[in-house]
Amino acid sequence: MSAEQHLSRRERQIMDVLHAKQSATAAEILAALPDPPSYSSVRALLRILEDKGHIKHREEGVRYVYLPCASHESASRSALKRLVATFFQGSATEAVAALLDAQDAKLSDAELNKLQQLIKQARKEGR
Amino acid sequence: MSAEQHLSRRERQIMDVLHAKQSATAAEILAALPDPPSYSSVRALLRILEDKGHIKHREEGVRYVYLPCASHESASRSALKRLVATFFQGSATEAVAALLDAQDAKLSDAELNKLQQLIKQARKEGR
DNA sequence: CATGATGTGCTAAATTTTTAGCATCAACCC
DNA sequence: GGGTTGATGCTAAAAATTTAGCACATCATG
Repeated sequence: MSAEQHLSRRERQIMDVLHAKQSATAAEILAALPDPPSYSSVRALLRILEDKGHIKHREEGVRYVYLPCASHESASRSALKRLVATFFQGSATEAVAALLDAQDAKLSDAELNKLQQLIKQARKEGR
Repeated sequence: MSAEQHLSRRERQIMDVLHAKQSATAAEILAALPDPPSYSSVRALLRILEDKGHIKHREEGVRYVYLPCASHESASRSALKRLVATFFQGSATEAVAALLDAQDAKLSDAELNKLQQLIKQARKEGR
């Protein structure tokens, strides 16, 4: 948790790419980085992140495919928690409200239905 | 937007504190930082952030009270957008779902009601 | 089988970030 | 008034991050 706070700028950028893509090769990561550095740099960073235990890799044919150590679920959960704490004083409700009226969100009817069902379910479970 | 990506580790930590507290003095920020450095360091960082245009200050009696330049609303909106893009492939619905079943969220009935109303409203506006 | 393309590993250097130290100013209190 | 307290401004040094270069391995291919 506090480990997240210790990531350097590039490290965080790379983690973001990996979270978004779930897994990626060094070349793919390079392509996705803002202000892309050299390929070598990316690989150095990947080694560091792996040393620190934030990511791991599997060999896929010749190359390495990198992926975060934390599950996508737990990573997104803790990112959400942090954001809600930072911007919404910990109120998930407020965060949902903000999501709903984000201009570019434009949820479809189907999605709104889905949300209503989710709320119904939350009600049941809450009891 | 891409400016957010360029913040260094400490800069980001300080911005997070300021977003959470809305405004704070150097001493308050120091107190809220993880692995707190010296007071001087915090002040140096604050000067840098101000130079870069991320924060501003007003004089309050003797001391400075710092606050983010961006409105709380726009900052939280763009943070949400980034998180949703990174972890939920851009689907706000998925993000809401994750928020709803976060263990520590435990929304009350009142809050769930509020959410249902928000959805109703979103429906109306969508038409 | 030589060679070019595409990987990785490692290391050292450049750059950026982070830090602390010191000078200065204003307010407050004795 | 003089001194203490608690701010800020600036600068230089320390530490961390970021970068690129080079050596080497593997695979495909002409």
